[in-house]
Amino acid sequence: MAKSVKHILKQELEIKVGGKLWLESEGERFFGPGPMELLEKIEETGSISNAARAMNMSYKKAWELINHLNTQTNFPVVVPQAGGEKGGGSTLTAEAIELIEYYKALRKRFKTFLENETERLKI
Amino acid sequence: MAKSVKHILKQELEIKVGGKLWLESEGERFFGPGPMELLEKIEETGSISNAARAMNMSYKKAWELINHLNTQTNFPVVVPQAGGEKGGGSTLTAEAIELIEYYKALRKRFKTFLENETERLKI
DNA sequence: TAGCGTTATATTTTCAAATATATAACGATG
DNA sequence: CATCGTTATATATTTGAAAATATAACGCTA
Repeated sequence: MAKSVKHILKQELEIKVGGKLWLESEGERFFGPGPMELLEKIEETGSISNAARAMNMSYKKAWELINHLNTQTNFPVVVPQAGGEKGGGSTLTAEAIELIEYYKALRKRFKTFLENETERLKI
Repeated sequence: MAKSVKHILKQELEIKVGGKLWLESEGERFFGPGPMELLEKIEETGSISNAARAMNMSYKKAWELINHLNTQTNFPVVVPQAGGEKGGGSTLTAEAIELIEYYKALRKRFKTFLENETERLKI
């Protein structure tokens, strides 16, 4: 029989099992909620700087996340253009879109896991 | 068919799905890897201060973790004694032991989840 | 070719989280 | 009843991550 903690935790508190997921390589995280949101915002706004602004992240950090991410993939997932119409911008490759889709699916499975575990707290 | 990212990520890099789990109440985390290790160390060493030292954590932080944890449970999971033999110490209640057992089981299920997801990366 | 907002990069500054330090009360023990 | 190493708490200090700032190069456009 599985261990239960129902009688230990205060039932009136709405206690949940929470968590966080990421992709890591040699122990270093390179993709998670932050980069995920960043990719989406780049797609929406057309540039790394706009995306960073939109999510209250410094440009430097955003650039580093993207740069790191690009080193983990066979081809860059974000293609930068310095200069040009409107000063330039960045676009997502098809691979970035696939990565987003993958992460959404992964997140959904994780959500189910967390919900199951939260349910189990009440048993 | 599920989204695959095998062709996107560099295969030579040993990429894994990593993660972290915790218990939260009203959005605030009160139990995770840190408190878990702390409880185990308190059991081993007999006091909060020894436990903190053993895991290179400041006493203040250790005390706060334990204090916060005690507010989420029907009964304190750690019982402190200031003064007495050897200056005092802290002992775990049966509930703390059960919480440790629960977390170990949860962690095991999560490990399986992560391993499955890591396997899926190669498909 | 001047202007624009971007990418790319280095340097400085800020700030929150953590540690470090200090102090009082505790209670068994010799 | 002095000693000991705790718990409990407040305050000061450190420090490391993040943001802020600065600057150059880029390339389209007017």
